[in-house]
Amino acid sequence: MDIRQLQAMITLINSDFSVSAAAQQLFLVQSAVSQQLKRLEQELGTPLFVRKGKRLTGLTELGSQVERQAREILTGVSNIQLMAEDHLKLALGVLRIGCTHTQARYILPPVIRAFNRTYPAIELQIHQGNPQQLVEWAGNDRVDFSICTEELGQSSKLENIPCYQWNRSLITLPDHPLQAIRKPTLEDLCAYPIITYVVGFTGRQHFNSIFAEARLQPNIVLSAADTDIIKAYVLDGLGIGVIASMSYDKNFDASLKRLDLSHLFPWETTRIAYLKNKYIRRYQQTFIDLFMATIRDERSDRFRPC
Amino acid sequence: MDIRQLQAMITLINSDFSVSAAAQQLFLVQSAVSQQLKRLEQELGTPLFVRKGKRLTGLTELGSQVERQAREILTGVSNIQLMAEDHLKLALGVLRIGCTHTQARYILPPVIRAFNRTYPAIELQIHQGNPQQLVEWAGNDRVDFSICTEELGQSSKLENIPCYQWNRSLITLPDHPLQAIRKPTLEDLCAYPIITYVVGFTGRQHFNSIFAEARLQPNIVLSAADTDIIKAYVLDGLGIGVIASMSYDKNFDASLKRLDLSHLFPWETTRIAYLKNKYIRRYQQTFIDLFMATIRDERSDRFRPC
DNA sequence: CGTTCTTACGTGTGTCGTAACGATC
DNA sequence: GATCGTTACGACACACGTAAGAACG
Repeated sequence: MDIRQLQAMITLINSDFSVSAAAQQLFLVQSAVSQQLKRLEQELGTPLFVRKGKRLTGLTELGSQVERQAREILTGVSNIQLMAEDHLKLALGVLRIGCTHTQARYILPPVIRAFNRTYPAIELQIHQGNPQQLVEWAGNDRVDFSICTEELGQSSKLENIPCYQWNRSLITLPDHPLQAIRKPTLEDLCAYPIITYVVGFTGRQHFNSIFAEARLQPNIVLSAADTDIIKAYVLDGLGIGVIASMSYDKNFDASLKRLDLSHLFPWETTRIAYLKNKYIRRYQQTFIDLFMATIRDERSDRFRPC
Repeated sequence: MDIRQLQAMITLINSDFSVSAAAQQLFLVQSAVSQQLKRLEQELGTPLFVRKGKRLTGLTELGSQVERQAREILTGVSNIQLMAEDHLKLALGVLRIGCTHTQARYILPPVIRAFNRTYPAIELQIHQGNPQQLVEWAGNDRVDFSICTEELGQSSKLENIPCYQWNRSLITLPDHPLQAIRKPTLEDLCAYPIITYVVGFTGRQHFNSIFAEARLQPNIVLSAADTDIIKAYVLDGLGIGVIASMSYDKNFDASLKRLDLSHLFPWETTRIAYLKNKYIRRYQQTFIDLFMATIRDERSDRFRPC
């Protein structure tokens, strides 16, 4: 058995069973990958893939058993290489972070500034995606970490670190009547057209549940994947905004007034997740540490460390 | 990086850093192994081994990090092969059991009989050793399971299953005065020369502690690694024997009388241990199941399932 | 001086790429 | 007929074995 054979198998799976796509990923020609897969099956003496004619379409029962092991082996192999690089104190490399817009725009900037001061030679990549993609990317080692609020706790492939908790705020135009109320109720919110996140992002699921439990029907006029869109439409007068509190920046958003809503909604937990058993390089650990430190230092009513 | 390189590294470590011994293990010439090790180090760009001149003497710091990963990788690789063989329903192969004399002689026979009925084509190997060796063998994958009472719980490399609990019995010649007492005390035992196990075997450690706690000094005239020796000398009139209760066989040992001592000593737990993350083949699982079932069925005052 | 590891060199296996073929949409 | 996967074949690389050399006890 050969590591490259396992690599081929996993890349194939990650490319939806397209041999040519896998070959491209691996910088090989299709035939080479075909041969590797064939040899692997021959060596094990039984097919790993379900075939429809010549097309590969899925894994056999044994195939998925092998897949799990193969992934572990490949993380192990990659770990050895990372450990060696780390040991050489190679302070150059890439740090691939997967996150949502909210994290990239409102949480990460100070962390990244600090990180870049410490490791100026490390290339930082921010891969923006939705929570499902972030889970997939972390699981496939296409990013080193994923940072977001949804989903990360679920996957058994991932290790996760709870980082901070946040809740929601109301944003409105300055003269809005709701700003006169100290602690608005869910009913108060329902009286106005609401702009907030789409389902799957930034706690929208829990947002919905709270209204459902109260048997209320909020009037969502618009939902968006990121806060900037929400703000733009609130400014435009389309409705009131319900956003993650840490997305309000009093310097940039002076034209909008913020009102805390944490008495209405559950606190959400944002986590960093990475592939289980993956070796964390020194500079990656530094990133996590800086992230945590930044959270602690920026203690405010908009979010809290955990 | 290559699996064979990792294999070479681990075999080298397992052979006390003798390249030639490792080469023999791997059915290669020394130079081939030398080259593999060299290539591995070159590829990682930093030495893994501490050298004294040409001799390899140990691992560098990085080396031991890599060792851990490499072992995991190799178990993974072996797992894939085992899964494939299992899937082919190859009911032939080898089952390598490491155990002490006590297990081999007094516990395993009915299990092995039953197992052999189910899988007549599987070759059973019993590797007898002391508890330290058993841990080492299971950790190096030189045996599939180790079965014994001592040590197995400790090693972080091993997974262990508690199987049954046992305690000690006194054996004497039939006319011995102690047999007149229902529940002898530690003091009673101290009045006679005692024959029991050597330290490291079959609960001798706890045996010692009990006397030490009671501030008593037992008169150990002879200690042996296995029960047969103890019995022989008891028969010979050298002293009274303290043995694991399950080692008494009323058919064979009719010339010796047994007296339960479980009111004096702590119960010991015998465990099956195997390499963590190792894939357990179907017939191996069957063996474990049969072992457990046999214990349950043979319920007696001499040991109890747990 | 024997043992043990390393280095140099020739040979053979095996993997990759090119290219032609076969199948599928 | 265009895309995708397999098979055949040649070229090259690489790992093993032989053999000679170097360091250690």
